[in-house]
Amino acid sequence: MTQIAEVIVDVPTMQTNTPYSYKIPAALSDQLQPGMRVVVPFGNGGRKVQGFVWQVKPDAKPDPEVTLKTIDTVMDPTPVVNAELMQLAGWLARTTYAFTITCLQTMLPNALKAKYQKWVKPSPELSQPVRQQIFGEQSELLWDDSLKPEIVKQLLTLNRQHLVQVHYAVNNQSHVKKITMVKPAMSTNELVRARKALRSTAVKQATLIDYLIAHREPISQPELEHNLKVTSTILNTGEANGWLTRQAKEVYRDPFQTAVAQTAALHLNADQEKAVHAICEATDQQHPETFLLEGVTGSGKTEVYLQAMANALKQGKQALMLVPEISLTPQIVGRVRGRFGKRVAVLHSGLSAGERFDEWRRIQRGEAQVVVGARSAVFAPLKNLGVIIVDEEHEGSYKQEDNPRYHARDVALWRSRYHHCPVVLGSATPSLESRARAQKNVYTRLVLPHRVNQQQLPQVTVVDMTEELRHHKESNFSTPLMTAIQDRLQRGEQTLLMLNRRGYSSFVMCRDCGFVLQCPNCDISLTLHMDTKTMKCHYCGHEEPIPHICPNCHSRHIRYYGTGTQKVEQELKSLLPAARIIRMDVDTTRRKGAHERLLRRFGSHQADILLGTQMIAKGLDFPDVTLVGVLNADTSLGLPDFRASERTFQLLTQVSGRAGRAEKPGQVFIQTYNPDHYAIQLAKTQNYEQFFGREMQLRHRGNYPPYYFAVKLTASDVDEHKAAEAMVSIVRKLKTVLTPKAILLGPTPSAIARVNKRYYYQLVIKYKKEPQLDSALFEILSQAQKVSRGGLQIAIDRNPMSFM
DNA sequence: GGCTTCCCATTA
DNA sequence: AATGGGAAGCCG
Repeated sequence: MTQIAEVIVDVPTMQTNTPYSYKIPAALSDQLQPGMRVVVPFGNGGRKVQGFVWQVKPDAKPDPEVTLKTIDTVMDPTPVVNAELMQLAGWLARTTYAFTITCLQTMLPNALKAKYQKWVKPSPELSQPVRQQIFGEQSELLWDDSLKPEIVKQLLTLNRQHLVQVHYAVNNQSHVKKITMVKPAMSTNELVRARKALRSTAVKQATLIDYLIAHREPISQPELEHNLKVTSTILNTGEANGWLTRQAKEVYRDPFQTAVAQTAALHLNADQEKAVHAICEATDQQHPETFLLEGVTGSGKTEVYLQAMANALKQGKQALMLVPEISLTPQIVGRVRGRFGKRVAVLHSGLSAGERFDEWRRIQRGEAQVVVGARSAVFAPLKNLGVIIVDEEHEGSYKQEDNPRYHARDVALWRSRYHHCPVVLGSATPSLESRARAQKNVYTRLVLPHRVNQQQLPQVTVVDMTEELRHHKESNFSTPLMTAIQDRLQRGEQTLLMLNRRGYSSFVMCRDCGFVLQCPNCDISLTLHMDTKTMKCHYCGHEEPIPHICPNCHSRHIRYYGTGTQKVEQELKSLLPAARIIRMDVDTTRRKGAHERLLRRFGSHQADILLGTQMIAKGLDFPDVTLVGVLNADTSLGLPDFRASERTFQLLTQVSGRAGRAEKPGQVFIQTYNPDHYAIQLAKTQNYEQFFGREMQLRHRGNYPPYYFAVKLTASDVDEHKAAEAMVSIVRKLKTVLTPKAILLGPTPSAIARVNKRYYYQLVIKYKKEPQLDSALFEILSQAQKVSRGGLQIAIDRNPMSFM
């Protein structure tokens, strides 16, 4: 009886976005399971691709019309995607308009992605001179991009004449790290005898035998060599003489450099107690309830998470905790490890591919019960979840910006339904979407209104920069802020300065003609980078020297505008020469571990001022920081996006919470050109409730989320006309299926109309209920592939984070 | 006619 | 994504 496997192949196109049937070779018939990776032949040539077994049909009636190909090899002894994640991949593909294969690959560590190679071999009929010319002494040749075009041309011809053969290799990238373990292979008596037989000059051999006599347990080879100060030659001799045996042992690459001291559960206040109780109840009752945990900064949300997770573990279940990438600091990970020790696995972008793969395997094998990680950790292969935590649930980084455009919060909710376990969405400033659902009792609202230890909220001052400008010439620092910084320096306390960098950076402009240096590939100004002394494009990476003469009018009056962290640092240094400053931005934190190093330096009081971008706003807890300054509150406010106010309010509230966490009271200065804006005024008093009410009104009036759903469609092409044309025909098609209630914004050129020499046009559809929209969007996607593949790309983003 | 080049459907 | 087949284009 033939068995058939349905396979999702690693060819990310609309046309191949369906399972393909293959015969299962008899040798594999019993072991092949859904979720295993396989190598299958695909297409006319002998091309081999990786695929995922989607389904195994034990009793399929073979269709005489089609002759099925046979699976080549299996890459895994056990499935790498379990039943839950297979189902989740299907759901993801449907809801994000992504290919199933893309979804599967997103859920797995990169180490499991296939690497393809193409090889050519000479046939026996190939003439000797040609063979010599192409292959030299090699028996085969790797056919990749490094091959010269004329050789490629020659090989294509030879291939047609069957004078060379092409074959394909699908390589598994996943590499399991192994170390060599050494252990004695003889009894103590035998070793003693061997020791006596040695010549007196064989000092090293003697130390080795002495060690083996004294220690029966295995030891790693490098450790042994180091301890005994012997080289591997001596161990080779030892093995040859039968004193010892060596064995490879699988080890995990450990991403934790330091051990963490064990901590015990803290005492809870009444509000925390209530929250923990509610969550534990849901875990114990297997109730997939969603909690919105609203707690001001410093109200002890993390302790609530930890105790809810501890309860899940006590029930024999597992816990998953998501944290935004930017706040996934050693501080946070340390707190979780302090409570759960070796049961914790972490998944974030700071890990090497190998470390990530190993942490993933520990989770998959059930060796880790607690997972802490950023967005993609939501796919951690935990089999029996008891609770899922989404910390700082309002954070935009939970939404992936490319395919599959999923929101980790939505995936968390899906998994909660699958595992019948609660989800805790935690935030001081919840997203309007979540807060609105809590209002409608879709989510259960839990509130922590008090800071632990009766800490006072910091005193916040809004500084009107238009007023400041009138008094003295252009500076990044107002008089009140500068006075406050000097005061801290005198008292030996620390200051946090945040530069709001969203949509804002330093550029070069000619004072005579107003010329601004632009990227030749993208419609965006180039940013000045003092460290490399170049102008860089943040979108495509284009780089060129800083101009000294205006390319437009040849004036010499070309100079820097705007404010980058480097420029602020320079000004700060000239104003306060004695201050010790640490600057934290993309440039100073690019190297692995640099982020932690800078924070540790600041934490141990080796600096007075920490100057940085958004990344300093999250989750930092330094007791000596009593002053927080926001240099430019409004740059995020000015963006043409419906979430601009929400983002600004969240950011200001967040960063204000960094001041005065210990017994010393904190002070915050917010510098702005819009002192009366509600987002700034309400952040000043940390009044989330009022902000929510006000912003909801505006969203209601403007028909924005959460009152309306939204889908953003983007068409891009190297040819501007083609992109625009595609958009027009898409709109025409959509209008035939949409109800009159749907609202279309656009099509318009995107905020940055050109990136990497491609032109972007976008369309936003706002709607409440459109039964035909989904199928229409899928049709648009498949049509875009059929009609013109000449560069036209269509992207669909459901529930986009912004309309820009 | 014999060759290359480009387009395009097909992939189980 | 990558392949081979087929149509179209080019030369003597």
